[in-house]
Amino acid sequence: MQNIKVAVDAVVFGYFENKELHILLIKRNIEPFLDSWALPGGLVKNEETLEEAISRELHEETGVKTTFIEQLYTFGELDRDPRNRVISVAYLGLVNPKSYDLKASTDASDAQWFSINNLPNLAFDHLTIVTKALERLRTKIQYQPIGFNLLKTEFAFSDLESLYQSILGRDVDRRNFRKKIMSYNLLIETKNLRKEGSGRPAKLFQFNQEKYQSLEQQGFYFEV
Amino acid sequence: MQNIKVAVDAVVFGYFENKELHILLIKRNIEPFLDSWALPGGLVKNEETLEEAISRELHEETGVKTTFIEQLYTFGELDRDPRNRVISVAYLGLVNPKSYDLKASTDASDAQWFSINNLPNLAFDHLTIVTKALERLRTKIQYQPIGFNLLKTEFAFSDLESLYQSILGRDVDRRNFRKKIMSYNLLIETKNLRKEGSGRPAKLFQFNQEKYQSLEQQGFYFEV
DNA sequence: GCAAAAGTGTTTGCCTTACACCCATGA
DNA sequence: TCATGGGTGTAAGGCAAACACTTTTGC
Repeated sequence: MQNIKVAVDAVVFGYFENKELHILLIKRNIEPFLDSWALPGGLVKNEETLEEAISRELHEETGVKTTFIEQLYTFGELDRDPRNRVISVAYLGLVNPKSYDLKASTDASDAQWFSINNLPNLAFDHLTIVTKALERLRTKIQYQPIGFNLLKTEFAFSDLESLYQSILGRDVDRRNFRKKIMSYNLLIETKNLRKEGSGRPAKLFQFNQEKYQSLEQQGFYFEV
Repeated sequence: MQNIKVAVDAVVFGYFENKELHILLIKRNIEPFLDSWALPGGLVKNEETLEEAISRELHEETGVKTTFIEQLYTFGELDRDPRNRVISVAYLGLVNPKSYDLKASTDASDAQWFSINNLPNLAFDHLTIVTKALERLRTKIQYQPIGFNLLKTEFAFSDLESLYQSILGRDVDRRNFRKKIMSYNLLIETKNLRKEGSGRPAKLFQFNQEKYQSLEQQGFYFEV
């Protein structure tokens, strides 16, 4: 008789402007790995799909709802959880972290953003999952315009540029990058300027999601 | 109490030279979908990993062992199986079909190759899975040299060329394609010629897997 | 007027694409 | 010698990469 539990876990990335890429972790308040940091997630209920499960768990444990979420990989090794055989369907999510105040709930004693360059020890095989998620994100932002989910609705071009630099971990030529992105005509120029900080104020843009979706269906490929 | 079963299913592609791309299906000999064609697969045992499960099921049901297998996607909708909630971790496999005689075993009354252009009705949501596998294969052969798994160890250049044409569904310029592939220095020229059929005999090549793996680790990217 | 960040064009070279003829073999 | 598939080079254009100065604002 099969005795395997099915869980979902989410690697949710958040980007703080001009800072590093972060991921969302919760502090466990039950054994095993009591007080360790772990990915938000939990067992799937009998009457919900995997997508419903991950959205529910994420919201319950952290208060966050992602603007982008996709299935990443399913981890099914034998010894993932000391209690039971548990396979975990992992998801990759993106969100602008300033849109939410983190709230920890009953399932977790705390929820917090951690820089990917400074992660605590993680429970279970969650470091493996995070590594795979990062790899996927690095690959994917180069051929799908998903990075906008990490920014506010209105953003300056330099935000996009430093976002790409953070994720790819290398410099991007400002002029070439702008030329490339602009050539797709997927940004809507707003009338707003950002005047914070010093220097010349930056024009603010919005990503035209509808236009992208219609172009995509016609076989258009985004590429950085 | 969670009551969800975990299954694995494989979409195994095979290529018959100068013909179309095929997938491996089994004929079900139990309800539901008795006598329908379906993907090889079945429930995961408590003490085996997902990879072990898919290899075992595939071998039991068809006699085939793939030279390439990777996880594709996990399907977790509520109504996939009329008996129970079953989530299925799908795998994508590649094999040279001439390496095996298909044998049907106790779990299946028949196993057979079907052209992807002429599939029978499939059980469960297996058509969805096949569609996703095809999409992945089309994308992936363009940036990873996995197509060689569909050919014999020694193959003519024209085999590779028509393989790519079959999978991508479009013409490929013979000269440019050869130039590109050759530029990677990943083929070993054998001393053998293929004399079957008419016309000038073709030189036979082998793919240099070891060299590819070492290049890959150094950050090399294959691309067609 | 100076510090700080935003905004902007041009040139160069490489890589992709398009394209057609000769070669080796068997019948 | 003809039919069949195998094997090969070159030219043109488009695209990516490299590169530095001007503009706008706050102080």
